Amino acid sequence: MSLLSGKRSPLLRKLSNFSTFDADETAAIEALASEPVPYRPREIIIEEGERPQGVNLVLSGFACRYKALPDGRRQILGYFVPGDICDLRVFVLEEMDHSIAAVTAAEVAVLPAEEIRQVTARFPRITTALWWATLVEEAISREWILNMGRRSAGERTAHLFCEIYHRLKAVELADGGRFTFPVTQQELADALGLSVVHVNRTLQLLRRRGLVDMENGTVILPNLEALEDYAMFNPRHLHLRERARPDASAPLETT
Amino acid sequence: MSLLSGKRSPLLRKLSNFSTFDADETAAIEALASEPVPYRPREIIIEEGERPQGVNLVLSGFACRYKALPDGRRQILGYFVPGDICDLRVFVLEEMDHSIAAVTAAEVAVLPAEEIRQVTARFPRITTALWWATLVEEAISREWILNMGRRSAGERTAHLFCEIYHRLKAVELADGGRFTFPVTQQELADALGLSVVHVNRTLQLLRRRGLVDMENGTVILPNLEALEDYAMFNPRHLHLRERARPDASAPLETT
DNA sequence: CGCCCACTTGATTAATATCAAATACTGTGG
DNA sequence: CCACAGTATTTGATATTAATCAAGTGGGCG
Repeated sequence: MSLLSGKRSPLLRKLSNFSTFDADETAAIEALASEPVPYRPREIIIEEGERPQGVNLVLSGFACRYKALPDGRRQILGYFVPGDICDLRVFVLEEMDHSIAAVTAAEVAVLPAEEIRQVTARFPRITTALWWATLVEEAISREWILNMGRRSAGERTAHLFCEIYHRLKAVELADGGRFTFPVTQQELADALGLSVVHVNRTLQLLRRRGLVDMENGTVILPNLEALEDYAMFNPRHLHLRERARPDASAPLETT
Repeated sequence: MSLLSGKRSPLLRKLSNFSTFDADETAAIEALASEPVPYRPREIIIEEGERPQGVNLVLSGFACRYKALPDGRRQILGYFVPGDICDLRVFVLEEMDHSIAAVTAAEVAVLPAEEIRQVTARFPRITTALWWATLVEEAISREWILNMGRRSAGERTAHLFCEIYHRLKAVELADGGRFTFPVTQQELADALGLSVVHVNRTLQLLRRRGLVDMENGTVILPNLEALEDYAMFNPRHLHLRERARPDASAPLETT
C-alpha cells in the first residue's frame, strides 16, 4: 500500500505513536502487509470455534470482535480500525473463543506467523511496539467493562465515540472532531449493550446536547472537550503519548 | 512455598493445564515465586497512575483489578486467583491505567522483570505457557464484556461463580461444587455492575432456585450443570483442556 | 412505483437503582 | 459473658432506566 501512494501504512502510523523507527524498521513494518483481502460489510472474517489461519491486520474500514449467546443476544467486544492487528499470538490457543467480522467494507491482510516471527526476531523495537499495541487493546477491553458496568447509556455512547475518535486520530483518519464511522444503530446497540430503540433515543439526547451528530455515516463531535467531560473519558488508557522510547524494558524477548 | 509443603505451587498447577514440564522447567517455575508479600483485605497492591515495580504473582487469596470513575462509581475488571500473574509485560507501558488490590488476605510475590526474561529465554515451553495464561485472561475480559452487556443480573452473577469455580479448580482450590470466596455483596456489586441491593436480591433468587448458596465466605454450587446452563456458561473461553502440546506454534519468541 | 431497511415515535412493561429502615453478624473492651 | 460499635445483609417502597411491543416515517434503489 505504501508503495502505491507514498503514504505510510496505517500500521506504521499507529506504531509511530509509541516509537520511532529507522529506515530498516520502517521497511520491515511496511512489508508486513502483503496482499489485502477485501471484505464486504458484515462479512465474517473468522468465526468462534475455528482455528486461526493467520494474524489479521486491518488496512482499511472497520471490523469488530463479537460474541453471541445461544439465545441470539449479541455483543460486540471491540472495534478494529485501520492499523489494528487482531491477535498477535493467536496461535498459542487452539480455537477462537469469539468471532471477528467486517463492520463496513474493509481490507484485511493476513500475516503468516512465520513472517511476524522473523520481523520480531530481527527488530526488537518492532517487537516492543507490537506488544504496546496489544496492551493498549487490553486496556480498551478493560475500559469497556467499566463502560458497561458503571456508565449510563448516554455516557457509554459518548465514551465509545471518544475512543474511536482518538484511535482514528492516531492513524490520521480523523481530525477536527469528525470521522467516518458508518454503523447502524443496531450495531451500536450490540456494542453498547443496549436495545436499538434506546440507542436511538440516546443519540437524540446527545444531539440535543450538542455533543454528537451523525449524518450519512459521518460522526461529528462539535465539542470534543464537553463530550469527553460528559463521558468521563480519560485518554490515558490509550497510552498514545507520542515519543521515542528505549526498548530495553521489555521482558519476554526470548530466543 | 513448594519447598515447605512438597506441593506444587499454584503457578505450576495453573500452567500444567496447558503444558507438561520436565524437571528443569518445573524447578524454574517453582523458583520464580521468591518471597511472598502479605496483603490485608482491600489493601491496594498497585494504583492507577503508578509506574509498575515488578510483575505480581498471586500465591494465595484473591485480588482484583478495578477502575473508578471520577464521581466514585467503581468497577471491578477481573479477579486474580492463586497462580495468576498480573501483567506479564507491564513494563512496556509507562503507567498503570487501573489499580490492583487484594480482595481477601493474600500473598503476592513480586517477580523482577529480569528473572522472567531469563526463565523465558531459557525455556520456550514456559514462555508459551505464560502467553497462554495471558491470552486466557484476555478471553475472560471479553467474556465479562458479554456478561455486562447482554446477560441479566441473575445470569451474570451465575456466570461469575462458574468462572471462579473453574479457575479455582484448575489450581486445585475448588472441587465438588464448593470453594472459598469471601467477598462482600458490595464487592460483588462492583464486579457485576449492579447495586448492592440488587445483588442481594439476585443471590436470593439463585438460592431459591437451588443454584448458588453462600455461607460464611464459602460458595456452594449444588447443581453445577444447571448453573452453567442458566448462566449460558461456556468453559471454552478458559482454554483449560489438559494436555501436552508442542510449543512450535508460538510466534514472537524473539531475541 | 413500491419495497426494504433503517430510523423514529409512543405506550407500556420489566429490570434495576435509590432511599430508608430494620435486622443480623463480628469483633472489642469491660 | 455482655454491651456496644461498626459493618454487612435484608426488606420494603418508590423512582429511574432501559427493554419491549407496536406502529409509523423516510430514504435509497431495482
